[in-house]
Amino acid sequence: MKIIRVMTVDDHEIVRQGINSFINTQENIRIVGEADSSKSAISVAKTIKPDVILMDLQLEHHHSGIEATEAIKQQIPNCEIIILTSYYQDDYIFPALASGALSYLLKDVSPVDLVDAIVKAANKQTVLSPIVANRILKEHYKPAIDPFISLTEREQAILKLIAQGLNNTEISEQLFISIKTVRSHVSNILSKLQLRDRTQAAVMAWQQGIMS
Amino acid sequence: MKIIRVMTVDDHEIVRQGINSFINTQENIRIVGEADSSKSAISVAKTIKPDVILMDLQLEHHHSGIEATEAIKQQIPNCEIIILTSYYQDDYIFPALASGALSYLLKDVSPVDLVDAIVKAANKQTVLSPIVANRILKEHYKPAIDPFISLTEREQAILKLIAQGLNNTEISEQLFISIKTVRSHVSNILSKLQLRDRTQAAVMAWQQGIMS
DNA sequence: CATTTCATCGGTCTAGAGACCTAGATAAGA
DNA sequence: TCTTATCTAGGTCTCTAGACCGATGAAATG
Repeated sequence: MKIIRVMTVDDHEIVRQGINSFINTQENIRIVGEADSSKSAISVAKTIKPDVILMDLQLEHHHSGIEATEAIKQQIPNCEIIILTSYYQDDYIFPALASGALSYLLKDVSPVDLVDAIVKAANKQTVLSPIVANRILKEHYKPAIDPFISLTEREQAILKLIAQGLNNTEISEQLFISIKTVRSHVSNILSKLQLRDRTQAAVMAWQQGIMS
Repeated sequence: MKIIRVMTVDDHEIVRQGINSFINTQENIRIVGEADSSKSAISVAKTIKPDVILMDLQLEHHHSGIEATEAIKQQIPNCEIIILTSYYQDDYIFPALASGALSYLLKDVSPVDLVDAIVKAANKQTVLSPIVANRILKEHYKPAIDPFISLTEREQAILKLIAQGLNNTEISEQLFISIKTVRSHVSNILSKLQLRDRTQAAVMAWQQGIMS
């Protein structure tokens, strides 16, 4: 079994110590590097090229862990990064994952789960803390509610077609109704949602997650 | 500790047996119901109101597990549903989660992980098999590339404004250029991307994940 | 120096979009 | 039964969008 080379990034030494001391009891995982800042994380990573990095987001009093993640993933694509932090706000989760992190764990994970996540990371498999998974699902499956429900079924159907880029003629053909009827519905939709034109309607539909 | 009441839905009795036999060795989990079809799943669930349902997608030779999930979540919102299936194609994952399932596990999960998922489900926490989590992340963080790069910087900037719902006048004010210039850029964008109108451009931008 | 690309701006013309008003058919509900 | 909501459809009018034409200056590139 190949040994997984891990690096920890956290600005509190005590935290790194805690993680390291536990990880090192594992036979197949070894801590090969540490860093306490964004800058040092990037340079150390470039030197030792670890398989997996445990990265805190909060470094030096601002969340520069994201910048570090982005830089490292760009320069060492094979190195997988696990975010290990205490924050589970959307503001942290989504930028972190967008910056290239593979997994996102909260610091209340059990040591067993942490080891599990490291092993999975070495195999390019994502692990998310339950609360994080929840947030992501909610983000991608926002309930089709809010402004949307004020629309009738027909209007909702037409809005979806607008949000696919169809013009009035195509919508009328798709639904087997006259163009004039489509125009009436579109006008009502825009009026109800307080939007100016079909482009804004399409944008709203995508922003609200109504479209896939 | 409260006992978690679980129901299994699978059209193969042998599978249900396997799950049940293991689950029942757990002290805090009890199997309180079974079903082998979409219809029976809904009616049984309404009767016994389990805390958690383990739901296979493939029932009666088509994936009606999704319909069952949708119906059950609508009628018994407090009941959490874990998809437990062998399929990990996007066609299965996304409709299943959209239908209201809390978690999505592949049938290769270890018994330990399954129990863990059930306990977490009882606490409304999502658990995803690593491969499923990967798919979802990829889906939401599609690289913003392809057609976009063929556009000049200015055109990209204008496309983003279009995709925010701005009209030509607003774009011209935002960028301190004349409306005629905006029109030229818009025409070029539509021509390059082979689109008909600004609405289709906005749709493309959102579909490609260019917009946040 | 010549060429090309890009950003800027103008004019004209047509088709579509959207506002506003009216109105019939149907179905659900008080 | 009366009322209301919804879907359907038409008419008119105005304005925006977009196509197509040309043109200039700047900057990069050969």
